[in-house]
Amino acid sequence: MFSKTCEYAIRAILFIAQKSKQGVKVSIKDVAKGIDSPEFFLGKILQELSRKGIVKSLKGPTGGFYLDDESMQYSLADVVIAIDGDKIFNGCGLGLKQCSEKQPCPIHKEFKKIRSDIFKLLENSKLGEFNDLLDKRLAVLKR
Amino acid sequence: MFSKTCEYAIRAILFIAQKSKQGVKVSIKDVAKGIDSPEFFLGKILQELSRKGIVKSLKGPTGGFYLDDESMQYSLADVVIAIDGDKIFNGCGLGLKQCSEKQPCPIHKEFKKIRSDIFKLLENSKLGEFNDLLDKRLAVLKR
DNA sequence: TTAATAAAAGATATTTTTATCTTTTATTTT
DNA sequence: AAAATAAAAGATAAAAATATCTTTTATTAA
Ligand code: FES
Ligand code: FES
Repeated sequence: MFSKTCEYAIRAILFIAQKSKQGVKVSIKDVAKGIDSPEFFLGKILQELSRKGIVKSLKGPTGGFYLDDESMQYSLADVVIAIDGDKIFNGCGLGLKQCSEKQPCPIHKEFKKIRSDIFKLLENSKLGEFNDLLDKRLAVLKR
Repeated sequence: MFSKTCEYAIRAILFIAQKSKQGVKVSIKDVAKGIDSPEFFLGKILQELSRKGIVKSLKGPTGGFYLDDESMQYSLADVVIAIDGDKIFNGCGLGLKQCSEKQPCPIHKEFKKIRSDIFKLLENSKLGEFNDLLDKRLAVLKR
């Protein structure tokens, strides 16, 4: 579904969101441990998300990654688009160069519905809204 | 969503299904042209589908690939599983080692629904059922 | 103002996916 | 039987994704 990069990105940002709510910034190393991802690779991913303004960062001691109230309002769809692009939301399920109503692939109609469901799910999931779930350990970011 | 390999596989098998219904076997080259895929790469894919019994093949002049009535009953889900495995149907959307009800990832509930919708769509699509659509050019396999 | 910390940036390496080319085997037609 | 055809099999190559390591820059604390 998503690239590995994107999976790490989502888990990382939810981890950072949770910590930010508690008012603490986290280092790459902390996040990597928190979501069980390769540290240096994650560094690159967070760098990219930072460039795109989805996550905030500060260098130096007491520095790290965090989300401000504004960033908290981004959705998972924003993260996915930042990393994997919008292919999953607009692309043809059978790999035709572009999805088209006029010349649809055989599964166009059904696939369109699914794409749209995925988009809705992600678009309606704001980064901040999983904090409680995670705090209560009703959901996890690693295992 | 699917790997490129899998996209080619699905388009190829629907192409072969259509031709088979008309009673003709098709060569790799014909299929490659029919779905606009790299010929040699497609060869490998059909080889694999043939090994797994989803498509039939015969060597030599008048040979080629075809689907018999039995193969026509396979579903798109069978093709996807043969090529990409069942990760898309069972795997965790955020890349946790395995999906779990007990220790779900934050989007588990919604993602499970989507996975299931995808499975239903593919499982309910038998290879033979697109022939008419393709004959009438209400759907295409290349563009 | 120096040392320590942590992200940013850049370079390199590994693995997987995608693609291509060559040789062999099976089958058919002449 | 020989020539032609087409898939199977095997080898190799190119590109993309994933992962790691090193150097630089910004910031803080001592
Ligand atoms: S054309 Fe394939 S999904 Fe729209
Ligand atoms: S645990 Fe992630 S989808 Fe089930």
